[in-house]
Amino acid sequence: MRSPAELTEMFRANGLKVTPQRQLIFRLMHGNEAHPTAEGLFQTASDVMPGISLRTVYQTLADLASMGELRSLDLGTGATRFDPNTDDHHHVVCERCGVIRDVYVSGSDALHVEGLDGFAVESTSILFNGVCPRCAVGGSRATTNPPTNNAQGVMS
Amino acid sequence: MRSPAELTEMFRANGLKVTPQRQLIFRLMHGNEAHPTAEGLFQTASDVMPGISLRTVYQTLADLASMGELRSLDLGTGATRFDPNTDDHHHVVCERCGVIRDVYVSGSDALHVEGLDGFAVESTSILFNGVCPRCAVGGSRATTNPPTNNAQGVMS
DNA sequence: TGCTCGTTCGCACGACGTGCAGATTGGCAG
DNA sequence: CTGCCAATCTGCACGTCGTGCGAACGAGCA
Ligand SMILES: [Mn+2]
Ligand SMILES: [Mn+2]
Ligand SMILES: [Zn+2]
Ligand SMILES: [Zn+2]
Repeated sequence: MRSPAELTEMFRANGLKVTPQRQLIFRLMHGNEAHPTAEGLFQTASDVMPGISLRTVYQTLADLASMGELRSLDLGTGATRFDPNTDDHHHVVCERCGVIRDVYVSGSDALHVEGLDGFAVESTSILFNGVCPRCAVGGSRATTNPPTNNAQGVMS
Repeated sequence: MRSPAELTEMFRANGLKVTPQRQLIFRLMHGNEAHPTAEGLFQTASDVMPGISLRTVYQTLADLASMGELRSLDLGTGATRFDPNTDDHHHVVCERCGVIRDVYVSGSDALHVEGLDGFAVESTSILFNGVCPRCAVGGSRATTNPPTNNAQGVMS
């Protein structure tokens, strides 16, 4: 995703308005590696701009996604995740705390695939599931780590 | 997933009741390669057993899944899919009509992965997205194939 | 300073599942 | 064969996630 400044230019150049709500979301998503949900981003945005609508957050994220500025991901964690990282990459999800990390896979085209018959494959997504380092400490057994569920962190 | 007869034995052996509803679902899912949704299966089941509850279909599918008799899949198509094929395999989804096919991938462990840092990976799922042979005919452009949406076929 | 149409907001609604509790019934003891 | 009782089924309410809609608002320009 481009910088807030670049997005501002681009929006105005395309006859789109640059509202405070949009600017805020530009800032909150830029460089954000937390893969937040719309709801999570809304919480964070509300701290800075009380009164902002969840509907607007959904709307703006959808706009940015359709512009190719960010990718919306379904990682099977319930809600859609938004990712400003548009490079070709995949993800690993911690099944304990839900934290998501970027994973770069190379040579994926060299694997033996059977059953794609006549399908014209347009995209391939690889999803890793496991336990993150922080959740693995102490060899926790029954007492799973506090599912902090705040996997929407938003930089500074 | 085991055969209806085997499941019947197994259920009774475990003190679980073998009801007509369960038997029907055993039959409808056995060998079913359509990866149906609960709703889809419910439609089919209703033809044979009018009055069966959607709640019961959900319940029974969840039971079978927790027994390891079938896998529940989130393929990003909206509703959860149920798969009696418990072999290690992956899927390809047609983005036009929604049809799902099994895909067997080998050598997936030989690919270069970066970013898994301390994660203890427990499972990996690969999802292919593309256009199926049937939807590709005629080089259809704007007029996408009728999204028949009936991707819950149920054998005979 | 005003106008105007793109945006924002709030709320209703739709899809997908799950929790609950009363009505049923499978499977076994008698 | 009959009765019992826990397991099951069913209908409905509720919860989450996201979208449609229309009235109110305001960014950007003359
Ligand atoms: Mn990412
Ligand atoms: Mn399958
Ligand atoms: Zn974790
Ligand atoms: Zn197709």
